Amino acid sequence: MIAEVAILAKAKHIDRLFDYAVPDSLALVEGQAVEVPFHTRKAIGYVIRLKEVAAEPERFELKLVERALDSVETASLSEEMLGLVMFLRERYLASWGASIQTVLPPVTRAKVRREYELIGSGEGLPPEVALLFTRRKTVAKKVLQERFGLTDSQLHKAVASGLLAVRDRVTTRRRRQPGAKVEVADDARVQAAGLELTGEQQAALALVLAALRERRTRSIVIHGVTGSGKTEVYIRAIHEVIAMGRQALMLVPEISLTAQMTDRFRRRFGERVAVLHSRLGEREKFVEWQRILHGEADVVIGARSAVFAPLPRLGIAILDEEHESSYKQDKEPPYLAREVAAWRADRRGAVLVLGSATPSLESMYRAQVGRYELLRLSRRVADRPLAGVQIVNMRDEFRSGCHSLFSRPLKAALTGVLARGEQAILFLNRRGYSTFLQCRDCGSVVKCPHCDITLTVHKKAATSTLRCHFCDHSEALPSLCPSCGSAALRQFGTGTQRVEHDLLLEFPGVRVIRMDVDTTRQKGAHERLLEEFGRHEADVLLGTQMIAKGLDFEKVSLVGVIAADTSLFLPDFRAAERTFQLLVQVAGRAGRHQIPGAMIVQTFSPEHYAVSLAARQDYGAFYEQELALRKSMGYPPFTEITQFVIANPDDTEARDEALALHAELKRHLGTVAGVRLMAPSPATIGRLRGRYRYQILVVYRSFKAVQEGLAASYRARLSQIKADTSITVDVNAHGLD
DNA sequence: AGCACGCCGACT
DNA sequence: GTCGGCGTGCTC
Repeated sequence: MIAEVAILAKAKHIDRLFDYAVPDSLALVEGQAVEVPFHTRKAIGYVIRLKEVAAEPERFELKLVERALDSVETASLSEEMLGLVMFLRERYLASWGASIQTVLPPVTRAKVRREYELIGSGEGLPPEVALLFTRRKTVAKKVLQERFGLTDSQLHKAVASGLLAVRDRVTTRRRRQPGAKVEVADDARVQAAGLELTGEQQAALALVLAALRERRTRSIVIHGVTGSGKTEVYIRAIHEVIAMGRQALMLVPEISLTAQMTDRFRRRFGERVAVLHSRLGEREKFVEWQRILHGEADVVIGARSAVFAPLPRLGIAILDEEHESSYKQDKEPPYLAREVAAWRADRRGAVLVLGSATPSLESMYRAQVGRYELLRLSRRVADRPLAGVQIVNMRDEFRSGCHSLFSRPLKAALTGVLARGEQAILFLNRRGYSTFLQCRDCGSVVKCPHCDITLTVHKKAATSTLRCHFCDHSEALPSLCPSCGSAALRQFGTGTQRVEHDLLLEFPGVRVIRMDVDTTRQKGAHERLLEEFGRHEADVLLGTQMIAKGLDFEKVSLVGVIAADTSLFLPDFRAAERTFQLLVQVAGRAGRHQIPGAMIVQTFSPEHYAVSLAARQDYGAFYEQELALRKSMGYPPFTEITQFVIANPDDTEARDEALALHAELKRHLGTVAGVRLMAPSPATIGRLRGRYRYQILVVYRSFKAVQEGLAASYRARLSQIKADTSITVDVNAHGLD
């Protein structure tokens, strides 16, 4: 028997399978994790296929699979996981390594650790190293390198001269006993609490339940305005799923949502809930994953990556706020959680629920043409009105001599909120103090030395720094223009730090919590800030898009958008859709309880349909107008776009590789009907972290028709490129970069 | 990633 | 001559 094994080496270009002979004593199954000798070392691999005959028996002398790792040591790939690995490879052109690492996250896997053993007396080694070996039989490579400063070549020589021997050891994380019990909620009691469903909620629930009982895959879009009680519908449906002996997957877009949503689920489902998201520590992730793997959870709630949670009895997969861009992974493989969830639901005969106040154009279009079913929740719970929205034209404000960041209407509204002891949310989708620094003599703008990006001014206490939001670069704020030496440097563009600063000036004594990447970098900071705001320890919650959705605070009666145009004119066909969605979501944060809500939108583009229709919360009109535009331009959902990005520190080499890939794509796709292959062009950010970037776009109607051509071209070029060149591919690209 | 191989400059 | 620097290529 021969096993085709995928090796999880860190080198990306090892994207092929290796044949190994299977000793008769080993009973292997496909998906099994195995320990194999690989070149001069030991490696962990996964059996992808078992077969009778090796591919090229005359070319290679097959090595033997050393041993099979058992399930206590490391997770193997179940049949479904193996299917997911194949899906990621075919749909997103992912490598074996990236696919397996995505389906089986690092904490779940065994790793190979290199250790050294002393052979002779220790003579010839640095004395402190020799001393260490008198106390320990083996020492990890990491220790020898980091603590004793030994280099790769020194270690290698020590092995070659017989001083040391290499011992590669498989290390695994062991499962401790399950932790303390969570209090189990009494769901009947929750429903005594008088949580009556609205008529619309009941109708939605009835349809989902009917679909569940059919036990065949159905996809349902729930278009529910903010505050219409979608979550309660999800919870009731999940109860039914559990009663049927099946399992539920509940995805939410971001961590800020997870805490509130998690609490609610824990209260209703108790210890049968597992939580997965990227902010968990290694240990926590491992514990949750093991609980799921051992069938100790019926409900998994989490962010994007939770879509791979091993749930063999999946009955329902729910994506809340399904339009959110965080459902698209931004690194390899760039999967869309919605597509992965659909694949899994299809395989298990499960129900797929896509909920949103602003469904993506793709999903709504599918509902319109009958591929999905559509449910509407058009009214808020208890018939609370949606926030009344007022648009403020900032051009008029400027003309009337008001140069404040806060327009007169916003100032008046904030004053009222503070006077009444209520709370406000202020939204600006840009962090930092000022977004760029320009010289008024020569007109130049200070840019990052490594990227084609303007540097953002950040303030910390009294000092200002310039920072690049794309790489780690930061420098002191110059007092003279770096290109002409003039002193006429001026800061332009407003970020959240500046809003905070001006807010304190204009509203003395106001208590502000600022939430953006800069204030939430620490673990737990997110939750802490939201809890503080929830306890009314601040009057204003000011933040970037991380505060736009899902938050629910009783005393929030005002939502202010400082600048509605920040995302409107980005060079991306989805800019209008993103802006509309963001504004509607932000509006939904106000007036969710007893106090009615108001929203004030400051903008320089009051006439833009994304702004004006968001103010009216008219999804239908926006959908129609945007869809017509997309159709006329041949954009999604009428087509799909795949983007290749080619990067190299040298501009010419990057361009040459882009041309080579383009030629390859033309060769494979040139004769396929319904495909538009665009010529290479500089990417939106033409240089990033010191690397020049070119893009190639492929626009097509049917992925099936182009899959082979895309995969063949991409993989052919990947195997040819030099070490400092990279090609990345984004199938069904969501934003173009 | 790791390691071998090979090509070129510096030093015995 | 030979030691060693690290660019290049291979791993069933």
